[in-house]
Amino acid sequence: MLATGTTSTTSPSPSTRSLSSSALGRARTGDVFADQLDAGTIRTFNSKEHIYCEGDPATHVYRIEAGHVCIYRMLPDGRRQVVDFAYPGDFVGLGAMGEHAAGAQATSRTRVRCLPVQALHDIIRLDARVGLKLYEAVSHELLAARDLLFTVSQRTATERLAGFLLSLSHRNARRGEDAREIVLPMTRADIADFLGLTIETVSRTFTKFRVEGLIDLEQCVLVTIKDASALSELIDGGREQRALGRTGIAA
Amino acid sequence: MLATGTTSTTSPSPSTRSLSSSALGRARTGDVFADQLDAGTIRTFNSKEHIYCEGDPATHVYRIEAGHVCIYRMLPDGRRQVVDFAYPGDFVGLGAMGEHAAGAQATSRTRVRCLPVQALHDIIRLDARVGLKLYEAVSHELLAARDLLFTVSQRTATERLAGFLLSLSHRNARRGEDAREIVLPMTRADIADFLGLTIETVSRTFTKFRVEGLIDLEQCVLVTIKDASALSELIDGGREQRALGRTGIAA
DNA sequence: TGATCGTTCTTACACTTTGTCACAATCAAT
DNA sequence: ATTGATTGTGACAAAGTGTAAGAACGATCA
Repeated sequence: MLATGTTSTTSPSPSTRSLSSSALGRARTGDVFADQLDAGTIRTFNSKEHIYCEGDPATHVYRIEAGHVCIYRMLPDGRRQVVDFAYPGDFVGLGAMGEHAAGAQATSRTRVRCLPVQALHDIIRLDARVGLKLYEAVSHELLAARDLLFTVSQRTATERLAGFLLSLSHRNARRGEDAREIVLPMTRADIADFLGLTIETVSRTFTKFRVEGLIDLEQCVLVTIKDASALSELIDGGREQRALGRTGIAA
Repeated sequence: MLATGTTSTTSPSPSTRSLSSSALGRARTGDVFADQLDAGTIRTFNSKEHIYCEGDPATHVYRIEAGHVCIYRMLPDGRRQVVDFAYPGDFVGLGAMGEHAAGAQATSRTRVRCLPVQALHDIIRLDARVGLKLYEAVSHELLAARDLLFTVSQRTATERLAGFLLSLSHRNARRGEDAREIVLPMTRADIADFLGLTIETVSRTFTKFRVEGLIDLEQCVLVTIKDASALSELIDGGREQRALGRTGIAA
């Protein structure tokens, strides 16, 4: 196998892993960059300000020190696809070759550390392992992107939102925070464009979960998970074993 | 910027680029592996046979010598997401860390060359540039995965199929073949699971294109593009400038 | 060569999910 | 308090789905 250190991230399950981590240029790279990071300059962005836009030359890689960032792409007619939400500690801007294929916008007041890509280049020249790490980091993002693809393409609105909430819950747990109390640092529109739904459907589904006693909702922004197992059963357990044709493999 | 050689692949346009290339572990890596490739063994698969399955240990990287391969993931209930179609010259199996997160199935009789991952490892140790190349290759796949995500998540059935056909047309052109005559080496089910549709919708949309004079269809497998510009206008030109709210950025 | 079987593809119809539109409610900031 | 943005909810429309039936195609075998 290719991995050296960052191997299989003991993801909860194929289904809940779906929405956990990802991002166009965003990854946990371990401590490879740790030494270099102090060299970078710090910049601060207000909510809705852009760290970079789609099409901008990819001059830097950024590590989020505080706040939250939304990575997205747009069509000229207004359709938008949020590709990832990045949290403190995450890198954004990785994987961009030449120019950014997606924009990065702060969803709350955000502080980032900027590392020139040229510096990355130099490090790789000196240490081949960094190139491998980089490869692994982007591979990880690729995995996450395909998870999201699967979710958006194959799952229902209910399944998508349940998976989204659980992935945020797992993220909390991973960071040593409360897995039941989820603060949503993004708007309904961001969630909708991430999951490939409309804000109305997101809103309705939130309400449905609340009515069914699966979650509590306070001020749109604070979600309390009351029945995690019911939520996770919603993800893939809802539908039973479909006709097994198509590929010819067992099931 | 990070890229060294494989920089921006002069993709036709953001919209048509959407479905062009991608794949979980599939990439054009230039000639980096060229020298090593002769070392690998050759294996042949019949249509529907698996090169590897989801969950298999990722022991090798494969280069397709002849035939076609479909990269996909499945849910236990039968839902399937085709992540990419790989053609001769493409690599499959890249980016898998530890075990394959997707399966690879031949859609026609296929000959592949197998390269042990360990060998890759060794090469990287010797030459840091290979690590960088690998990074770029996977970055490229990440880009493609996000293109597909966008397509599946935001576009209509008509747009998806039009984009799919055009991307195959461009692939032909890139390979010096006829851009108008497209042979589909995959089934309707494969296309459906790739685009996030049902086979019925794929079929209906093909018919619609035929009735509207955009394509000719012969034996389900041979598509002749009669009006490429009309097809490309279908992709993003269909809907006009939506309300520009949401992100607060200009357009 | 022709008949049969199985697979894949096409088409039609009823149905369901989600999107669209309109408006009320809430919240934050001026 | 007023404005503007965000969120929630309902009625309606539309796109796409699922089912089912039939047609086309290819493979096998006589």
